[in-house]
Amino acid sequence: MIDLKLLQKDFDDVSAKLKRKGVDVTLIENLKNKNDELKIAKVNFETFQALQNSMSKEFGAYKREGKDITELKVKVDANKIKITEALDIQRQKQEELEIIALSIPNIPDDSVPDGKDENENVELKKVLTPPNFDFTPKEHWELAEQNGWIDFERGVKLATSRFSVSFGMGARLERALINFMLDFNRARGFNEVSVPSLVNRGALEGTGQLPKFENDLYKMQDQELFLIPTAEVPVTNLYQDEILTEAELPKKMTAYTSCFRKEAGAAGRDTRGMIRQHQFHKVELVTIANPNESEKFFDEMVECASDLLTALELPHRLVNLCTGDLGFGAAYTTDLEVWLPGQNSYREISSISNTRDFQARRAKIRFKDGNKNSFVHTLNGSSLAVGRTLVAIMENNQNEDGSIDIPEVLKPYLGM
RNA sequence: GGAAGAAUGGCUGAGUGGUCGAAAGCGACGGUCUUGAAAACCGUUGUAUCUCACGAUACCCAGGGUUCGAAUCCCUGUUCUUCCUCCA
Repeated sequence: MIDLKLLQKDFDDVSAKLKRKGVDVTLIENLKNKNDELKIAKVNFETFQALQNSMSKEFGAYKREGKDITELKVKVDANKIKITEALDIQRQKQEELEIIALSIPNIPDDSVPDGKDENENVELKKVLTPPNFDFTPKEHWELAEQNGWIDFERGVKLATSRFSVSFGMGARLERALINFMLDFNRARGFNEVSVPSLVNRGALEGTGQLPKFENDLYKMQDQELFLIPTAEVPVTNLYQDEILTEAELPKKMTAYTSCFRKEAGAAGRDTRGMIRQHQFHKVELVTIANPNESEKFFDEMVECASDLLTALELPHRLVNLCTGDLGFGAAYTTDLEVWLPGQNSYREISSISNTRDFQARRAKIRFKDGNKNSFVHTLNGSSLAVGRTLVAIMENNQNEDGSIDIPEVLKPYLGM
């Protein structure tokens, strides 16, 4: 949630920045007006309530002294009606405010380039050189089927399209990757956590998936629970509604989970293969930081993910997301894109974001900042998406006969 | 799934209708004392919003209700504990 006080104080600046992200200015004006109206409604209610409280005290005194209370009772009853009315108005304003406030995205950082979609993201640097093949490299689904690693049809049989099944070395590689990543992250100070795959509405509101993106989520039928679209949701919300001590920061965490997404808006995109699945494995990094250190930890997380790709010998590049591609909660994001020879292009394999206090404000994650309480900064990023990493290994390490070389760092995890 | 009980501040735990944002203890922080520390003693110590400030309002699991007045009474829900049942 954006800072309403900041909006109040620097309306022009805030609305100009949000406009860059495509937010309708009238919506922001609306928010500001609602906030003003809410304040007035609150003061109004509190005035009546204060009167009620003092009259109630008087009432008690009258009774004790045996005075006649009929006249006072008339006044009290009249005031009560006003309280009810004032409270109704206040609640209504509050509700209206929240609907708008929760649907407004984070303010993009000044460093975020303007742009309407992913094509206008800015490349920051390339790491490792894409391999040269003296044959035409195959796409991963061909390789996966040829090696018997992944069965796309049986996934569909069990569930629906965009589900797949891994067999043998395919399944073992997934597991090896997960373990490798978690160990790698742990060596860099990220504490491993294992979290629920189902979360409630409050958690999803905290990190910003709700109320706006309910269509992308799988929801339980008989309970208000949702399958997590990313481990970011349970891990960040671990500290929801808490006031941490300064010494507890940073909280650096890593978690492996399955992720579930409806991919509602992606019909027709990446229909073949395992680039875009309804269920996929991911190892996630989350840092909860003191605001004055969040930039530093952001860089650290980007480096961690990039080094992981380097360790796996996978060519990749870093891109700075433009306003049009920037996620709802992010102030700025760096994507890591891995080279896929089969597609002859770089594809997203990790996305690292600093949400600053946007999620902290929603999830009420604070820390003792001297003698006051301040919101923390939350950062999240994929260590790597496991499925896409497997795809990248297949395509980059393929031989002409379709066999695939296993990256050295994974061999110990495969008993090789 | 069945039965009973519980939910209060960082923690433990008092509080059955008014002066309770809430006793007490512990912890934490500051101070006195000390060469330093411990002990002892004194003080401070929940959150949010409005206000320049004084102060005001709200919050004792959540939501309703009764009442002039609710931490306290009533209803609903949630969670937890114990016992039984079941079970990876």
